[in-house]
Amino acid sequence: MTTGSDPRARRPAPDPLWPELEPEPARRLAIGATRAFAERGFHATTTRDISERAGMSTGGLYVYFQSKEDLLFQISLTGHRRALAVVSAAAESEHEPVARLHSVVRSFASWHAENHQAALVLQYELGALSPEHFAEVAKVRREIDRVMRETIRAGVDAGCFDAPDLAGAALALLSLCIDVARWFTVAHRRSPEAIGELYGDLAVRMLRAAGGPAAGAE
Amino acid sequence: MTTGSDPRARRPAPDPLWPELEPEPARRLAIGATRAFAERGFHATTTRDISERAGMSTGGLYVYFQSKEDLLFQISLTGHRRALAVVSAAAESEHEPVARLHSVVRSFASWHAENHQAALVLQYELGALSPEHFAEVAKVRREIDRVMRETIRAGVDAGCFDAPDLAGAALALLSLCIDVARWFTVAHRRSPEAIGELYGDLAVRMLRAAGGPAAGAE
DNA sequence: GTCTATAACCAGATAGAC
DNA sequence: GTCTATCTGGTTATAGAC
Repeated sequence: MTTGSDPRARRPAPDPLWPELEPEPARRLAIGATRAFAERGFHATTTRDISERAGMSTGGLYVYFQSKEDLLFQISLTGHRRALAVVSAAAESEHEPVARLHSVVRSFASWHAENHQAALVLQYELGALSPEHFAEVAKVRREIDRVMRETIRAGVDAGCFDAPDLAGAALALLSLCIDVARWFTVAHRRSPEAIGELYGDLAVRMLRAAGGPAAGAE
Repeated sequence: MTTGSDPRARRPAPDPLWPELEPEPARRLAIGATRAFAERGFHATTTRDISERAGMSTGGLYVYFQSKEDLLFQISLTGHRRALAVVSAAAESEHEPVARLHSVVRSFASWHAENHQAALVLQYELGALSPEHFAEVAKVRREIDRVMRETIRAGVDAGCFDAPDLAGAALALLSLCIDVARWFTVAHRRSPEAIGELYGDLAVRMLRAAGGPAAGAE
């Protein structure tokens, strides 16, 4: 559970991200760097390690990226935009508030499981970004927050959710999904989809109004 | 929220841990190292930085600790034992299952807010421990898991909780509390106690049986 | 574009004076 | 016990051959 999983035991994700990143050596570097950062952390990862995973020497890295930090920034920005696209699509795919919340939480949680290596880098290496790069990434993060808050607000307005502290509920739900990246490993017995369903159910239970239209409907 | 807080902006915790650690210079080193590890991460922290915070030179550190990793281990083990003591006391303080769950979640969440710097080190630097030291710490973590699972099981047996996936619910609740350490800063507008109350309420809502004795009682 | 070699620097840890 | 000085090894990044 939160315990048994030794972070040092993480294995490479089966499905690497960034199919669109060009040219091809830059993509290999981004994939290798994501895995290395996820396994060892940004500061403990050497440029040699990244280059070797991409099948080139240290010097080659600097043809495609300005620095190790720049490589982290490209990974972080691309990943955050992907995460935003996933929750936005989930929010727009459903109109009924309970179904919409379920969809948003399910998507965000399963995305963090499916892409746990990239997510680990996005969520836990923010402090390694330069102030300018952090500011860029923070813009995308605020958009994600906004989607979650508006999803909850729609349910409250419709009377199916009861959330005395709306911002607190949004914070808790985002936090719950984000932390999946910390404890999930490919060895985990639940599939990313199953985690999404579990978390979507828990989110609806957490917010449903006691006497409202959705009570007990789950 | 999960966004606005720049990890680089963390300030020292007002109430440092380990009042019992002896001798006094070792305690100063542990306090300084905890703050440094929380602010910059283990690998990005230098022994010079730690020593300066404790008001001594680099060489002095090695009088009290075998290595930088040993210092991390002492911090991690002590902190994990404290966290276990907190949840155990919370579980034993209440007998009624709903109140017990509320108490356990409230205590664990507010502990992670109150001691957010130490908690950040405990939860996110496990990968920097040696395999032997990690194994030692993992024992304590398994005990914390056990307390949470038994707390939920008591409510399910009594009929006031509805948890189709008991292990999943325990995982989610522990995860929720642990992630407080990631987003909480001393600048956060909610107090650690308020976060504990919010999370305790959310946990009860998440698990209460639809038609059971505790439904709508919150 | 990719390699090898190296520059310039900084880390953790130790030795020995006081 | 604490300090200063230093050793050894590893770091990011660059220069120049091919």
